[in-house]
Amino acid sequence: MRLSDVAKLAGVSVKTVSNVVHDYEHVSESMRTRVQEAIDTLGYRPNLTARRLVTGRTGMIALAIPETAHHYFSSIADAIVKAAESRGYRVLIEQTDGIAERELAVMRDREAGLVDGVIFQPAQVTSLEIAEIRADTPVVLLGEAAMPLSIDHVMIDNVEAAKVSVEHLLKQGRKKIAFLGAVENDNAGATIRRLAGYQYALDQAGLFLDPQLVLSVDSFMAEAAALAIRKALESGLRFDGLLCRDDRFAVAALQELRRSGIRVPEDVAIVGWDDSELTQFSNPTITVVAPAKDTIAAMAVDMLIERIEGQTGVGRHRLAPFTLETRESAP
Amino acid sequence: MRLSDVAKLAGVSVKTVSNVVHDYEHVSESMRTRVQEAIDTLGYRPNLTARRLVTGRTGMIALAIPETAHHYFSSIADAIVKAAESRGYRVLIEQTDGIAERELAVMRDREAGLVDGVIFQPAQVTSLEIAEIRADTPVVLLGEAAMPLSIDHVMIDNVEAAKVSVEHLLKQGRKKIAFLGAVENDNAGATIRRLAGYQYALDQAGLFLDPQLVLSVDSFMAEAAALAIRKALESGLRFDGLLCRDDRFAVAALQELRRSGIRVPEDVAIVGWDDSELTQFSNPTITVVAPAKDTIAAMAVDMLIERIEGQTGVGRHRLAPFTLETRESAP
DNA sequence: CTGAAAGCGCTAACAG
DNA sequence: CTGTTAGCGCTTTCAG
Repeated sequence: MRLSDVAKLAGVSVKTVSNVVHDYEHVSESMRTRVQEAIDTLGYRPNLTARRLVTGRTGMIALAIPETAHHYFSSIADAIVKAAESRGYRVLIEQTDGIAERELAVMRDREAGLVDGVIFQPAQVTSLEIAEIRADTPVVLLGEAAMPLSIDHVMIDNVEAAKVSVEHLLKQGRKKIAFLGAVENDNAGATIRRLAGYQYALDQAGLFLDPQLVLSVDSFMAEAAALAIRKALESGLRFDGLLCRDDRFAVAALQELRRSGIRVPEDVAIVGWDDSELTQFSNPTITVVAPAKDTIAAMAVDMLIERIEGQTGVGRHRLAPFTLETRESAP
Repeated sequence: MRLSDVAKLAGVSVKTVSNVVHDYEHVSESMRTRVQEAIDTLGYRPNLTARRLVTGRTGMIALAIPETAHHYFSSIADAIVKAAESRGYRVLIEQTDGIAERELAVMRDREAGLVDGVIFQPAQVTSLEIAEIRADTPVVLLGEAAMPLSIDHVMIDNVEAAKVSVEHLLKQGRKKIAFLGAVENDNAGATIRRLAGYQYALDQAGLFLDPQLVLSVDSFMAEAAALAIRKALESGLRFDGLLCRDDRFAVAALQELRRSGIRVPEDVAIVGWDDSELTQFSNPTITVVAPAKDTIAAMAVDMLIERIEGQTGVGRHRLAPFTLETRESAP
């Protein structure tokens, strides 16, 4: 059942039917109702594929995230889907699993005409590689990748957020503040920025950074963070404040500390990062850096659509706001 | 840069290029390399939209879930994306927000040729409505909707799972076991089945079901569950076991009980449902009914693909396994 | 084993 | 205000 079938039934040309379908204004009222009736009786729906082939636009954008089941990313996805929807776009969510090859594959979807543009939270791929492959694909980067000047980018001020977090801990009288989550193989650069803010706040308070207090974690899994905490405790390391690179690390740390009989927040105050659901339902609840997800989503979608619509020029670099959500773990 | 451009550069016809692109076997080796070179130098990528228009297949399936940011659904999405991928399909994730109209809209995507079929976890739409609209759209239902015989369906045995959960609590000597989550406006039917299993286990143990112990919740939000617990406690209701319809309800209940100075599991043992991340990082960790998500995903994708490939006949009704994951809240 | 040609269903000039 | 028509880029008979 095609446009021409409707046209035949209504006794008009395809162009007229098309006009009605597209709410083109210069169509007589009687014509419109007649065509609409034919559409309804036939139950006609325009074929999007055919429309795409001729217009060259799909009305879809791809969102590439490392992990769908991570609450921060699924919240971001939710926000982006809503933002895109309100602007007439749909979102194809792609999970990269943090694998470089799959991250690059997302760009090819654009080349294959599957989507008009890509919003991309890289974990592995360096921005240099993105810049190379990008060619003319509209792309907006999310997160803290070392940004090449050529690509649009949305992030929160990680240095500042880490600084604010550490200052919050210092204000409570914490003296030995550790950083959990110098993730190995993290190309995205978040760790470095957060560490920088951590160090900066310590410096300002006249404290020196003890490298032992910077705990490495060898993956983004909770188990890895728990292991790091356990090893630190076993080695005799003690601290009274803990800034975590990630909420998952925070809940894992909380659990591990508790197993060792260390009380939170009495003995150790914890600050997490992302404001995922986990931190609202943990016991105690966890103070977190909370990126303004809706703002991030809106900025990313807006910039992407501008690029899709032909905007050229150097990459724009936008900062979205964040807040420190104070909860029980560091009141 | 089209197929014909490659053909021109290689000095062959489009058909030959197409053969190479599709790894058609009857192509001479020399021809193949010659064409491949042309493809490489031009950086040619087949246009998926055009391919779709002619083949009529998109290679995509839609997954409609109520809420992307709910850990259970995002885990299911993850599993389905992986299952689909291994079978050569991609997944368009759609969030319905549990709104009936949007649930039905997903079906129209198929009609518009956006996807070849739909995997659908209904929250509002009754299966009757689905059966009506379905027409010839390949659909597989997830979850506990009252299933119309005409549509394929995957679920776990909710009655049995609830029964096993209650039996587990009874084995621990719990006598007054409450059920949290008789959700109002839940068309999906999960509540009814879980309640049935709850009642069945009580009956078998010679206990009678106290209607007061069945706590209503007026939405799927955690706050609603917390409110229900608070009201129950304020009214003087006491219980020593709690089966929750949903993990979110379980963590909310845990938090609320703790606020009232009630200890878990000493005073009240809790069992959650879904095995979402929340229950692994709560304090105490929560015993849950854990549906086998990978199996559910594999079954759903397999059945859907069979339908897409033309399988007809009455709806098939498959049960996926589940386990009771014993954690601290009900050891 | 390779080439020519006819569409897939829709859009958008361009006429009328 | 409405109709005709030429593609969008690819697949796929059907010949050769």
